[in-house]
Amino acid sequence: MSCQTHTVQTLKDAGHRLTPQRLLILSAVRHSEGHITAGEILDAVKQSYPYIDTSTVYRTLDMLKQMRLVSETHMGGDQHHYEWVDAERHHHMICHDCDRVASMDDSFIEALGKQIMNAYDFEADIEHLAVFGICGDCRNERG
Amino acid sequence: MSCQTHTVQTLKDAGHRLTPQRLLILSAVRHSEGHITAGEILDAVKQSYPYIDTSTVYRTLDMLKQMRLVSETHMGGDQHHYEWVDAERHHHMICHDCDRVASMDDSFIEALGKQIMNAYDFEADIEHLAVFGICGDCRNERG
DNA sequence: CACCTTAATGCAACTATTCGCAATAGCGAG
DNA sequence: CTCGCTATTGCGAATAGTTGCATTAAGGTG
Repeated sequence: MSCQTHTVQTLKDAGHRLTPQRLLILSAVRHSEGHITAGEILDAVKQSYPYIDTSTVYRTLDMLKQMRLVSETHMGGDQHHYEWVDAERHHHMICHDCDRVASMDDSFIEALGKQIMNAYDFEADIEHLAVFGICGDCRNERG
Repeated sequence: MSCQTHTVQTLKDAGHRLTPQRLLILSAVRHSEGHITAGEILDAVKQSYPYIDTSTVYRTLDMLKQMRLVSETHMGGDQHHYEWVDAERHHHMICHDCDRVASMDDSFIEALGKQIMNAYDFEADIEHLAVFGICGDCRNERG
């Protein structure tokens, strides 16, 4: 059973219908290296199915977000980035100066979640966090 | 020297011009209890100066953000919230279920920043964080 | 396979926010 | 006080994303 089949089954189990549009969107997100924007998904799907509408892409992404199959992040630009959620949850550090993006292990955020739970009885659900700041290289350059 | 005077001086020192529009926007943000949206600022300013344009509000907010005088947060709705940055930095926890917003002390985030610095040599700059999740009340109701 | 329910689509209109540009107006210099 | 430089404004057009609604089609039932 391929990974795609597995996903399809997950959607069916949750009572969602399998439409060609959804399969194409799914495929676009799965085959992207790392992040992909809604616009890029739209373009990719249009290659095989030119009638696809923007709203369908956004609605499908909303559904996938709710099912925790993709995560959405605002990484500072003017559009959101979507990413397939795999076993290795991670977060991003984005440098204000050089715009480089680095990955951060989830353990830090997991720990934060536990602290928040202890202090406030609030079950934090941080799917994906984008932390802005200054990277070491840029800090050194500034002297 | 009032707080307003102080802010005005800060802007001048940074080489920004003092325009009536900016003073009105500044005042709107300062006099809001907690958060305010761009639309609310626009409405407030229009009371005294109806010609104010949306783009002026956004541009001024951008400037204030860069100067660290206001913070911008996306709290889940369809518009951003702006808040005057005062001595007491804090963050927010927003419940997915009941939409209630609670405040979180900055100490947790400050600690996270230090950990990130140690592990990645990245100086995180988390002005304001909105953490989504489930509050204790809603968790109990679910059983 | 034909039928039915209702989720999902495409479209068009709408909201929040951004951007280019010509006109305006702070504010420092003389 | 006037002049000039240029930051800032208002406008209009553009972009990302959302929403209402009539139409279509997935997929379960007989």
